[in-house]
Amino acid sequence: MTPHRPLRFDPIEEASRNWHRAGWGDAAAGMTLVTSIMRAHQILLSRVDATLVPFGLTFARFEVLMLLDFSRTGRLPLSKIGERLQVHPASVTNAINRLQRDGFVARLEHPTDRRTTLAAITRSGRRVVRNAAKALNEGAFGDPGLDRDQIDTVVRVLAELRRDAKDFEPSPAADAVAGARDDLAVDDGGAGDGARR
Amino acid sequence: MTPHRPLRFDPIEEASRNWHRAGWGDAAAGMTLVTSIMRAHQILLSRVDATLVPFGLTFARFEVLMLLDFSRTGRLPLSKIGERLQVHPASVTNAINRLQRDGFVARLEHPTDRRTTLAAITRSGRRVVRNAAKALNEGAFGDPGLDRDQIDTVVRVLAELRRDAKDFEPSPAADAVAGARDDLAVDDGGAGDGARR
DNA sequence: GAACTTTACTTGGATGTCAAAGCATCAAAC
DNA sequence: GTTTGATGCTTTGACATCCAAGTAAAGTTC
Repeated sequence: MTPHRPLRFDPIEEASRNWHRAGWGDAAAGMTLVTSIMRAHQILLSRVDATLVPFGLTFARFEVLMLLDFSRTGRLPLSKIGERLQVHPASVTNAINRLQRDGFVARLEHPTDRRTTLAAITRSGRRVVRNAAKALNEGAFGDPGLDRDQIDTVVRVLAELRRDAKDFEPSPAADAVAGARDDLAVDDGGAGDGARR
Repeated sequence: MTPHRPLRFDPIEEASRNWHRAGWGDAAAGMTLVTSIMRAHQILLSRVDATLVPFGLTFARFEVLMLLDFSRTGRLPLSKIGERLQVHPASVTNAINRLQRDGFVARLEHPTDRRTTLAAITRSGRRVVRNAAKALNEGAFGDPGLDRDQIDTVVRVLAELRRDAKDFEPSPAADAVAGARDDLAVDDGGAGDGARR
């Protein structure tokens, strides 16, 4: 993130005062929430990306590799990656292109569905993502600048925001089925470099 | 945002379980915080940008216009805009270029410092940003999908995150001086269209 | 006053986001 | 079996982010 000297006042608090002065008090809380999330995102993304530079990764690509590393077979259809990471298909294509360029992922054809492209993590992809994860765990993830209670509080409230946005079904029963079914989409291994058989 | 059907489970909770299984429990809370903020950012930005489409604005440009609209003289140096919005100088240049292209902002020379470019909001800039603000107040800001207590809680914790990132000085005394001094950088008006004199 | 340092901004490039459109393929309906 | 609808992915383009480098101008130091 751009090195910067602290401002003498909280710019978001100042914006909130301006919102009230403009007569928009009812929406001031929502405006403050939105701009706070925007700034928090920027701070955290900057820290994460800085940590990943030595591994030749960005957070977007790191997430894709983590998902593949955690999957049962080390490979997933691109559509499944987009669904799980909740990004646009074009973003998945972009990330996979770059990971393929760097040798961390290989594209495979689906054995029975010719619409589908499979992304398969390679040996060097596994190596780099595990090393990157360790670096993140020691840095941005291990010490995000808030204590455990604060983290749990924000995570709980944001889970409600995500539920409200229809990210996932609220049923705890649905949770119990989690992860046990999703990468069944990749159930018969094709020959591919780095694919675990 | 890309229309999407809810997943049957919370992908971030699933990621947290994976993190624990990998033996990285100590960092799981931080990882969950980071990915929750990332997703919340995406949800909120998508709502805000969708609201702004009819005004020909994005959130980045909207923020610049709001800052100018709230400033005392309707004009600010680009460096001040970057400082207050906490974005990179190149991002400010980009936003001002687009706002100038659309006639919402004019670039003015600084009367005494030739390094400095002033951005001055135009009449149509004021009109569009106020209409856009109303639309946001009725939509994304007025009903962000959380109740007031939840919003206040998240905002308070994220303020601490921003303070920890040196966004602003923690002193309440500094706050008292807020806003009364910053756009003093633009203290002698130059003739410019839309400039309030 | 000259030399050096800092500041302001722009440009070019890399990155990642999503919308829109298109093509190929598979699924469903008849 | 044919037609229609849905799905998967890619490509293109618009947008915004920041890094790095460069130029011009102001400030500081000697």
